Amino acid sequence: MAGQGAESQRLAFRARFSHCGAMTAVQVLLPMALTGPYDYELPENMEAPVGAIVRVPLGKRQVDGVVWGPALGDVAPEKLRPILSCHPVAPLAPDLMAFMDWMANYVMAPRGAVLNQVMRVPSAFEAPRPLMAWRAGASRPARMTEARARVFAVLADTPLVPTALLAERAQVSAAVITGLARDGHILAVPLPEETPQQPQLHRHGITLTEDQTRAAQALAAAVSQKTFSTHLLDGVTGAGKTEVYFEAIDAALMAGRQALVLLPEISLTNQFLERFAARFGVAPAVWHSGLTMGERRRLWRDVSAGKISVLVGARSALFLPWSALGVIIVDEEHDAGFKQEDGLIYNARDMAIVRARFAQAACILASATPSLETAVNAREGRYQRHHLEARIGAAGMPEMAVVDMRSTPPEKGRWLVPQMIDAIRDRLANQEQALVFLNRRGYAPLTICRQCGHRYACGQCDAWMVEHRFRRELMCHHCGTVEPKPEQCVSCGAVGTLAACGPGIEQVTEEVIELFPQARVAVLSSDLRGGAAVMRRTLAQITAGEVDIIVGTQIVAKGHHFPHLGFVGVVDADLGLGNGDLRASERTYQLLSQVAGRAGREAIKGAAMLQSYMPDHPVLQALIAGDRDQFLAREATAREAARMPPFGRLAALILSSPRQEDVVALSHNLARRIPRAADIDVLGPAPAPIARLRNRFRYRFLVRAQRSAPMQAFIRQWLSGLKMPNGARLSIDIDPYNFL
DNA sequence: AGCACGCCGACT
DNA sequence: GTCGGCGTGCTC
Repeated sequence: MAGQGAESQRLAFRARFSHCGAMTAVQVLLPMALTGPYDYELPENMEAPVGAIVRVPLGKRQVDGVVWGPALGDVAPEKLRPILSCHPVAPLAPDLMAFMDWMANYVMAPRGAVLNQVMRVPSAFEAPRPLMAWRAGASRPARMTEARARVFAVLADTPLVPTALLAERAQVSAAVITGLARDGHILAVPLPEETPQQPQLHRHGITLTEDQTRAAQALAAAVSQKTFSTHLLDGVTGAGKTEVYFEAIDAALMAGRQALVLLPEISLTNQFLERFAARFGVAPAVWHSGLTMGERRRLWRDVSAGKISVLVGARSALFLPWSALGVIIVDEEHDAGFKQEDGLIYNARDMAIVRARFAQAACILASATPSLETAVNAREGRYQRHHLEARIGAAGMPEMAVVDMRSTPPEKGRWLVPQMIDAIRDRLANQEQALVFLNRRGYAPLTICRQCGHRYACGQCDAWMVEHRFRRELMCHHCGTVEPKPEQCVSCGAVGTLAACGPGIEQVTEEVIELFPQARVAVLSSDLRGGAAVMRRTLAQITAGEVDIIVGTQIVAKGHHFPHLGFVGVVDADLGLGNGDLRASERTYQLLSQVAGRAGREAIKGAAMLQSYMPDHPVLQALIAGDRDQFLAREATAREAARMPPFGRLAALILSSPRQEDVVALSHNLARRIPRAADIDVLGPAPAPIARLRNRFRYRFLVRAQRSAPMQAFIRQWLSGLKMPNGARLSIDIDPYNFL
C-alpha cells in the first residue's frame, strides 16, 4: 500500500520532467560562475526532485549541484551524462531557490555564483558520520594491565564514551583503546545524535517599558501572521531595541518557525550572546567565517533539518537552507558592513528583505541611526515604523559640544585641544572613564621626507603608505602591503628626515599617555596585535573599570557597552566629511552619533566633545542639536534634487586591467555604445576613486536610473556582445555603497 | 572554478 | 631536442 503510493508519487514526479525516449533529463545548477545550468540524465532508479543536491560528472571531476527543474533541452540528449548520486539531505526549499534566481538577476551575477554562497559548506551533503563511542564487550583480555583495567572502570561507570574522552578519563593513550578494540574486548557503537538545546519561550528577565511593549507587541503580531512584512525598529542607543526584537524572536519560536539575526560584525558579539542567553536560557547558534569546517557542516545540516531555531550570523547566514524562517532581524541596519564588496557584490540588508519576502517572513531593520533609504521607506509607508522614545534607566543622551579648532588649536604637533584635555581630566577625577576616538588606524596617514618632500605611496595602489610605528612598518590600508619603515629616505638618502603627517590612533595614544601619565590607557583598534583574544581581554578590563582612558578607532562604535564611560572625545569630527562621497554626511552622522552614544549609560550623565575645523557644518550642528530626523529630512531633500538614492537607483561598473591602455580603450568602447533610455543616464567613464588597486588600473561608470526604470535590463543590453581585452575585468555593483 | 590544450623561452 | 610558463576555452 505504502509502496504503491510511493510508486505513483514517483511516476507523477517523473512525469513533470521532460523525457527523451526512455531517458529522463533534468537541469542541474552548479555552484560556480558558469553561464547557466547544465542538463543531466536522471537514471531510471534514482529519485532526485527539484532542489535535490546531486553529484554530477563535470569534465573529469565530480561536483555537487542542485536539480533546478526539467531539462532545458539545449544540448543534444546523447551528450548528457548521468547524475552519479543524490545526497541524503532535504532538497533546497522552493523559496530559497526562488530567492537565488531573483538575487542573481538583481545583482547581475551568474546563478551559479549565488548558489555557491549556499553550497560553500564542503561535504555537508554526504550522510553524516555518526560520532562513535566505546562500550565494554563481553570478553576480557587475558592480560589485564593497569591501563586496561582503568578503561573498563571508566566504561563500567559511563557506558558510552567517545575515544578522546575515554583516553582522558582512563589516563591512557589511544594505543590502549585501539588494542582492546582490535581484540573485541570493547566495541564501537554510534552515539545518538544530540539535538541542539532549544530556547525557552516566555522567559522574561526584565520588564519592558510602555514604548517597548507597544513595539514588541506589534512586531510579535506581524511575525505570528506568517506573511511578509518589513519593519523599522528605531530608537537611540540604550533604548532597548534588542529586548524588543527578542519578543519578535519569541513569537517566531511560538509559531514553530526559525529566527535569524544578522549583525554587521560578528566578532564582537559576546555581550549580545549573554543577553540572549539571559532571555532564552541558551546561547543562539552563531554563524561566521571563523567557524571550523565541522562546525559549519553541523550548523548547515541542523538549520536545514529545522533543529536550529535561532541563529546569529554575519551576512552569509542569509544563504543557509532555512526550512521555516519566521523572522530576519538586521541589527545596525545602516552599517556599511552589510555590503559585500568582493566576489559576489550585494547588500545583505536588502537581500534579507527579499529573503524574508520569499519565505513569507517578517524582516525587522533595527538602528539608532537608520540609513536614509530605510528612513525614506518608513516615511513613505513601505516599512512599518516602531519608534522607541528614550533611553532606559539613567541620564538620557549625552550632552554634545563642538570645539572650534581654528580659535582654540592644539599645541604644535599635538592633536587634543585644551578643552578636551580639561574635560578628560575632570572625568578621571570623578572616577569615570573617557574615550578618545579617532577613526584612523596606524600612527600617521602619510609619511613624507622633510629633506626632499618624497611621499611614501603604495607601489600597487593609489594610496599613501600609513606608518605603524609600533611595528616599525609602512602599510597600505587598501591592499595590505607592508614594508619596513626605512632608516633613510628611499628617494634622497637623507637619514632621520621622515616625518609623520596627520594623526593616527597610535600617535594620539602617545599624546594621551604623555598628558595623563598616571592614567591606565587601553587601545582598541582592529589591527591590534594579538587579535580577538587581546581584544576580548581589553574589553573585559574596560568593563571591570580597570581602565581610565580608552583610545579607539571605529570598532568602539559597535555594539559595546562601557558602563563606566562618561566622556567621548572625537579627535577629528571632520574626517570623512567633504570627501565627495554620496553618503559622507549620513555616515559621519551615524558614526559620531553612535560613538557619542557610548557615553553615559548607567548612573553617569554622559558628554561628548567634537573637535572640528568646520563647526558650522550641518552634520555637526545636527549632532549637537540631537535632531536626527531634521538631518535626515534635509539629506533626503538634497538626494531627491540630485535624483540620487533612494530617489533614484545607481549601479557602478568598474573596469580594471593590469594595463592602463586596455582599461582606457575598453571604457571608450563602452562609452560609445551606451544605449539610449529616457529614464536612465550614464556618468563617466572616469578614473575610479582609487584609480589603481592591487596593481590594476580602474575606471568607473555610474548608471543612474529612476526608481521604476529597468536598470539591470539596460545594463545587460549595454554589455551584450562586449569583447573584453585580455586580463581586463568588469564588475557590476548594483546599489553601490562606497564611492571611495 | 578547475582542468586541458596550446604555443613560445631555458634546461638535461 | 624536451620541460613548463600561463593565456584561452570548455565543462551538460
